[in-house]
Amino acid sequence: MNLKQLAKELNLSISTVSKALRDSHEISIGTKSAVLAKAKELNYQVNPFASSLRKQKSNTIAVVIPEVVNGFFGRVINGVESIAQEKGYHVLIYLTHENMQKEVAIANLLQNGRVDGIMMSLSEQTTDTAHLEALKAKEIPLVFFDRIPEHIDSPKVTTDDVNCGIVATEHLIENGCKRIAYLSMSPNLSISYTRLSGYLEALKRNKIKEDNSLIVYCTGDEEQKNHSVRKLLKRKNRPDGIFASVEKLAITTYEICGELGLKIPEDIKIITLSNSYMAGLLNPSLTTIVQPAYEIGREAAAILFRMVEKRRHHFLLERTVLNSKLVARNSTKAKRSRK
Amino acid sequence: MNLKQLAKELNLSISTVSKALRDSHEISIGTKSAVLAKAKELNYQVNPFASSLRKQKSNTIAVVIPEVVNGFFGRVINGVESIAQEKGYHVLIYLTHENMQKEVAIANLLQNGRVDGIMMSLSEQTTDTAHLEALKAKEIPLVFFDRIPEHIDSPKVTTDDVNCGIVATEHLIENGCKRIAYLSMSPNLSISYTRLSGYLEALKRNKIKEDNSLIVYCTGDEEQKNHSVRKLLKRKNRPDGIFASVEKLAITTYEICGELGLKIPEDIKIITLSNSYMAGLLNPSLTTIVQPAYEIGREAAAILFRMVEKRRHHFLLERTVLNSKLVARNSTKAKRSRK
DNA sequence: ATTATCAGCTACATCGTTTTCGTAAGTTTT
DNA sequence: AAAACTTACGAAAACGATGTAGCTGATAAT
Repeated sequence: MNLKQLAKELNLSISTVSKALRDSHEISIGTKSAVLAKAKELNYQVNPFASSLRKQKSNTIAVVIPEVVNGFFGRVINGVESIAQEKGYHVLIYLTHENMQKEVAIANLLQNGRVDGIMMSLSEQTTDTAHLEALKAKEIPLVFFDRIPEHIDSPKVTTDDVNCGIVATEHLIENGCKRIAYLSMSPNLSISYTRLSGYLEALKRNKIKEDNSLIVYCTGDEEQKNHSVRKLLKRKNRPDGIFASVEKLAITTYEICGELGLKIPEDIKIITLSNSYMAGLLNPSLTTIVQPAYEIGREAAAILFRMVEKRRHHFLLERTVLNSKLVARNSTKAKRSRK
Repeated sequence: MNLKQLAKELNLSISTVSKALRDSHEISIGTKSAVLAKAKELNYQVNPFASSLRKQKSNTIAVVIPEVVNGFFGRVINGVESIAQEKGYHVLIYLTHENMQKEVAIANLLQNGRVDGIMMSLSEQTTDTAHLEALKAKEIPLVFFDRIPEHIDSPKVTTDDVNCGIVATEHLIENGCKRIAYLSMSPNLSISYTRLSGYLEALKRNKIKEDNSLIVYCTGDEEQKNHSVRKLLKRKNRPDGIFASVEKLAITTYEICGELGLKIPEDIKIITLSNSYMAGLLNPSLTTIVQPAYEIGREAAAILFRMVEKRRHHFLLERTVLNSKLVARNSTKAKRSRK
């Protein structure tokens, strides 16, 4: 069922039917309602490719993320999808699996106009950003969130990551930690170094000397992560507090502590960024800093749609920072100060 | 950059360039390599809408699921995406949020040829399936997974749900449970009633009388779930074992047990279907039946692509059942039998 | 030498919409 | 009553790629 057939049924021209369907002022009320009725009767739906081809508009956005089995990104997708559905947009998902090659391949794929805009959170491996510059050069609206490239002029939506680092570290300090380790993913990831700077700031404020051996980057596969954390926890001068910048590293730490017979929080306290609804049920319950994931998704999508619809790019410097929330639980509980 | 411009640059006709790019035998090797070189130089990419319009093929599939903040569906998406990426397909995501109205709206959206095929897992509320029949009537390849409509002739990929029910229930029985409750979502969901039938079968095999008051459907919002579970656990004749058909209900049970001061596994044992990598770290660690989520995604996608590419629908009766795996942990540990 | 065959290329119709530009009536202005 | 507008519609040209059918010159077959 297409316009041609619809037009024939109605004894009208294709253009008249097309205009009637999009409520043009050129068409009389009577004709419009006749067309609408017939279109409904015959279940006419516009062909999205013909329409997109003609209008040079896809009504689709892409969400490019490292992975999806993850409370944070899942919630972000929820946020994005909620706005997309409101606005009648479609959402394409691309996963980089933390692999820069894939990210580049995806970025190249998206240069051909398939989408009106892109939301992206960088892979762990991403160092070079030529593929992102290329997208910008093609004038494709682009919004980064969470893991952002600092030096690209595009809107960015993040959590208050520096503050996360400060709050997490001070929470550990308040609960008696003296030797606090910082665990994170690749150091070139924005979330890694911003949270690190918060961590360092908190140490400075509390007159604790920073110790580079307590800053551990766990890149690579699962086994390497385990190895790095195990090595840290087996040191004779082992830390008494761990600030894990991502949930997975906190879980690894829990597992290694179990393996080594270390008691949380007695021997070592742990705090992490996490969006899991199970954090409170862990053994012991896990103190977390919760990111406003859904809101990040909504906000980033909202900005993207503004760019798409206004066809203006003076959002370049827009930088949205949403606040996280500390949820204190047993994994950081001080020994004595039981109130 | 389009074919026309490319052709002009090369002093060739549009059709020649088009054919050269798709490696047609009609074009000489020399011309082909010249075209390829120029196309690369000018970074030519085919316009997906023009191509889709002409070929009546979108190279896109849709994944329609209830939610995405969920280990199971996240992993499914991983599986789907892995095959889609291999085959050069794009993946559109649609969330129903367990809402039938949304599911219907999405199904209607997808009738216009935007996608070459659809993978779907039903919403909790879905009772009527006219919207699904409509998709079938339009001859759009359709594969259901996990939460399937029993009476629609489309390929279906699921876990061995009946067996899950049997294994879960017998595991509880083996660990000493006498009064086992079954917690699930809406009764019209396939995963609810198949797992139920496994539960009932296990009871029968073990000569335990079934008790309808121990079968609890937790539909609706979070508060209602809490209420239903709380009511169950406050009964004087409270169950000593819980088989939760989905992870969320096990979490709710943990929370309510905490609230009521019930000890797991001493007072009550719990087993659930779950794909969380945190199950082992809960307090107590949670016995789970793990679904092969990634494989379900891959398998369902593989079937879908076969349908799309062969343009044949004699897969109608295809029914793939993948096996789950029991991971016994402390939440179901018997009192004495410590081996 | 004449026809058949073939490689290699081009012209053109097509996919289904959108939109610009006409145009024929009817309506208002002077 | 002629000129100037409106109103309501239609013809046709895009949008960009694909594929059929046709054309040309050259080689092979008779």
